Amino acid sequence: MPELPEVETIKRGLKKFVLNKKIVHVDVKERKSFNGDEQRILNKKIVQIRRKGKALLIDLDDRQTLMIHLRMTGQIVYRKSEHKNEEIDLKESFAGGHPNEDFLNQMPNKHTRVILELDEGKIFFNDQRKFGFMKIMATKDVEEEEFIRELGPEPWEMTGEELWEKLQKHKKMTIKGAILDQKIIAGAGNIYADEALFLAGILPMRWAGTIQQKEAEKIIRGLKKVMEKSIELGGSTLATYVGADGKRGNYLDAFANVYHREGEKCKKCGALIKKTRVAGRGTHYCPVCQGENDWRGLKC
DNA sequence: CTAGGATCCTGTCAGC
DNA sequence: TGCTGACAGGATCCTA
Repeated sequence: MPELPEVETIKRGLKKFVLNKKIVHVDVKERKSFNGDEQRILNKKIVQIRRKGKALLIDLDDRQTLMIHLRMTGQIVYRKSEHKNEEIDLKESFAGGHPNEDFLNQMPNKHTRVILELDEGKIFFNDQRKFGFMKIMATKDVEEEEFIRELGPEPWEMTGEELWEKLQKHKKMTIKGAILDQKIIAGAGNIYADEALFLAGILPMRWAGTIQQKEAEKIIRGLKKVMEKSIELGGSTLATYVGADGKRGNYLDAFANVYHREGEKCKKCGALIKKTRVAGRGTHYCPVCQGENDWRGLKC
């Protein structure tokens, strides 16, 4: 589930804890989750942590890089020491990615796929559905890696005109499907696609070919705005996991206008938020703000 | 080439 | 309570 802001938040969080730490032991509990020979990263030092789209890149000395993609349910948990069912100290631990109780639970657990033991603390790669992975490669080969090589620009690196031009090559795709396509534009997933389209006032099921240049510009602006806000708020991390009201995993409520709000009132116009299926994904929108009536009946 | 659906996997939740 | 099917913050593979 993690999208660009969550991966960015993990990057920042991990940097605080593990930069210049050495990997002293690797425990691969699920082969599927680790691509490569783990011996190659043994006794290597973490010298840099980067992000490209939703991919996290941990650079080691010896010119090797550990790439991590969290896909749907991946999460990263760092613990400086074993904790004992007491209040978790944010100075001693960090967690980000797929938000669930595992942020607080004992590590490792049944979702733990890989453990990187450092000379100080441990990194746990947890992934309920096993879609995510870690992968070792030479740092110089990162740009050649297939997912990275095909990755489109992030919203900050792209103008509305550039997006519009790309959409002309995928006119029969829904605009939501196009935003979700990492080759067209990098970083958005199901939540931020819905939220950006709401901010842009554009119906998710419209064909990409019907999007005007000005609308493409609005989509870029919407993506930047919602992602920046999420990063500012701390993404889905341990620090934001327990809300002020004590409820869990509700940091989304701080910025979500439509996502997971079906049947609730639009914050702008009061109409009821609708949910449907677009590009094979649950899709939320405001029928009024996003102009459902303007497009109803048209093939859009 | 494009675009859509099935698929990888585990868990949860609504509805019967 | 127990079962069943739908669905899930992703991306690739297969098909037409």
